[in-house]
Amino acid sequence: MPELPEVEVTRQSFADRIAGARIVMLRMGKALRWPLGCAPQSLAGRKVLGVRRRGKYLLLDLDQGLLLLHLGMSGSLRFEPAPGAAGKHDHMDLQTSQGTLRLHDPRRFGAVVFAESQSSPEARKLLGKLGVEPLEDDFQAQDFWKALKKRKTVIKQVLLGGELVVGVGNIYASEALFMAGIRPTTRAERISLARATRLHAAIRTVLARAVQIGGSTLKDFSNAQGESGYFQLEAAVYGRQGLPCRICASPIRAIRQGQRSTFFCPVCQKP
DNA sequence: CCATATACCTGGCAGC
DNA sequence: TGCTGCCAGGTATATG
Repeated sequence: MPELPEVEVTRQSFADRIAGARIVMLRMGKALRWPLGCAPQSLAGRKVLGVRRRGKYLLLDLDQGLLLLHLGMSGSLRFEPAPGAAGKHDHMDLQTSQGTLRLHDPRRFGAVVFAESQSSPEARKLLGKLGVEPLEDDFQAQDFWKALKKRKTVIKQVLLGGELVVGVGNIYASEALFMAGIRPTTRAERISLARATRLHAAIRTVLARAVQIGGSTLKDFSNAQGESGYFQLEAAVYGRQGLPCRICASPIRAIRQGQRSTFFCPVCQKP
């Protein structure tokens, strides 16, 4: 479900409320993508220090170790003082002294993994190859361009790969490329410094705006308080196949890249 | 090493 | 109504 904005909005919606809480118990339901990596009851009594985000992962820092959470394609979190009975797709309840963090994930591509530290093998396996954070200062246009020059793959795939820059998923990849005027099928190595600079800015703008209005591009997204910002941000191209481009009115095209849908304007976006 | 395909899993929807 | 096939926000892993 979630790309960087949705994960970040989720984080912001419960980080302050869970910080300082003591874990009462952890209940795991049906298997998620990976096993937890420790006995759930072993976490009882530990303290939640805070919640950080790395790419699309949420990191719950504990006084000893940390929990890595990923929402996969269909996951969402809720944090409530007194949640009702767990439903069919509620696969984790982290009950704490300040409320229960519940993972709802129908497709179960999500994950909850315990790691002793951020540099432990379990953590490095998941976080080790992640690229730079797009909204941080160390995401620089010049570096981005240099890295693009080393990639022969088409630019859309490079963005989705997350080894160069994290957080851009299937929707925001199409949106950012539209904003930058770059055809998704363009090979990364052929993108000029000027265009890479535009793409760099587009990625930041698209993601930052989505965070600002509450991660609302997605149809069924809601934050950990259950608030949704339904479609406040309208997609320029994603899901708009055949509809007129908002800039030039040409029909938006849909293609498949790496088994995923890509949308673009054939006129506004140059190869 | 690089680029691409596959696998994981469930639900919603279009079409018949 | 019920069935079938396709599609969906991600990404580690296998394969060429």
